[in-house]
Amino acid sequence: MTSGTRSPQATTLERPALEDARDAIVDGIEREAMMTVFGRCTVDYDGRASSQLEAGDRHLMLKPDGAALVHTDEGQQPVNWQPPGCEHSVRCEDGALVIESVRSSPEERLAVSFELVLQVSTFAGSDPTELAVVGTEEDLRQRILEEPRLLEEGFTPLATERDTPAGAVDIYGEDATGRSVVVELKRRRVGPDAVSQLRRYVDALERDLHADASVRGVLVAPSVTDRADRLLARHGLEFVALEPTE
Amino acid sequence: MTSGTRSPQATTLERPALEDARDAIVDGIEREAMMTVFGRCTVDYDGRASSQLEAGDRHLMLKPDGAALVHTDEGQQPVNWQPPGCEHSVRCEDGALVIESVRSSPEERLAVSFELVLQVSTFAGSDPTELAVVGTEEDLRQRILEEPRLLEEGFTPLATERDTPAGAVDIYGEDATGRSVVVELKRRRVGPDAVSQLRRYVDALERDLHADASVRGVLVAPSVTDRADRLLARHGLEFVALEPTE
DNA sequence: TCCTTAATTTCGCAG
DNA sequence: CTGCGAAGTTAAGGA
Repeated sequence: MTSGTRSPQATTLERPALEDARDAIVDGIEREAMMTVFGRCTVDYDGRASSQLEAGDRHLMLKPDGAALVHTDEGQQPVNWQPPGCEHSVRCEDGALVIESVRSSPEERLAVSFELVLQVSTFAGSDPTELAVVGTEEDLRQRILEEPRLLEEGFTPLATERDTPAGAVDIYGEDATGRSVVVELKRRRVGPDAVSQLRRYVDALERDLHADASVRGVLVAPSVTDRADRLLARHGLEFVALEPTE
Repeated sequence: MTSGTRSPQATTLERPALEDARDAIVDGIEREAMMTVFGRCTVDYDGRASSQLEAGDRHLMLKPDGAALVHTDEGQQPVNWQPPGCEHSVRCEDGALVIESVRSSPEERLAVSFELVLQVSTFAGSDPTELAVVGTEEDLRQRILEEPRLLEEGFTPLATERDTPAGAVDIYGEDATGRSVVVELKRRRVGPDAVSQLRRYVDALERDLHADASVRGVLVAPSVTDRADRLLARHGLEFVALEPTE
């Protein structure tokens, strides 16, 4: 985290006066610490959309990269937030501690106004590691590239991310008879949207090759919904069941 | 929040022994409090995918609804998480404080193992309010339903969420000449995916009406990308520029 | 429960 | 910077 190799630190203020809370947060912003504030607050957001929250008890997290998160005790998602790249600022105003996170492009403003602060914490530490995830669409692609007959006997991959006027195709190749094949990969069960996407690529490629030879479209995923299955059939597209790993 | 109308509370342990941290968390889970733990930890996830994080300083939030969030000092998104509906559990093991959040359907497990705990906090309060957001696709729909000529002079909405074999159409109606119109709404600038979606609905509806009369497809959004614009033209679809509010 | 789509989606990558 | 599509997407609404 921000402090590099320094040993991790945490400081806490319990039930601080609003001015003391303000000073601690000003200091934390200066030191590029991660901070949390818990207390009774209202929240106003205005930007890509706009929203308002009346007084309630919530948990605010401020990150040194400019992100801000307002959490209640329910839900995985914050009830309000601001992405990284914002400027945090603090002030006391009309008996409230007002914390604002603002950015431009797009112009957005999040204001959390605390009438009561129960806790202010600052955290500093280091996180040198990277997250490694297994089971992604990329794993599925690697699986097919290493063993093309998982798609079908005689399939030969020719390119990945092949560009078409409709976007990049996951895998482009040829079947045993030399016919062009567009492969769309999904790491999990797919619905109609994935079929539309594949159809768009097949259409674009046929037009691109301006050939009479039609292009095969193959959707690779663990499974499909009924409606997606019917759409596949309607558009003459194919499906191969395959998981990203195993 | 959980404690209903009780006045909000926050308690803090600084640099607790792992056993004291464990006892505080067990108590917090029992009391259905929201809790946070900051310290040096490893994180393991296994479920829809799987991931691992080596030792680093991170902030864990446990919610009484079963959600768990692991944050570093960067990014709006947690580096690891678990959705609501999990069971949290705590134990000390091999000199570490191990906090597990587990759910079934799908079978998923998140384990955060702290070798050092700098702070444990518990929060209780109430959040009686609901978030009201303005500027959504629903707002755009209302705008057109209340003033159909924003789409075009003579347009008459006949149904919203009209079902087709390809899914539900945002707005279905007729133009001044009585021709069927499918309207797809987007609250912001759209790319090729929205065009595919609209085309899918138009195709499905033409087939549904099994009529020779072709169906018009109109995409309503603040703007379109170049590629989306070309796709619209290629498929004989139309575009109307409109914002969700104003 | 699954299906379908919106979202202040966020995130990452490429042009 | 915008465009484009993946994501352990999450969340909501309906069947």
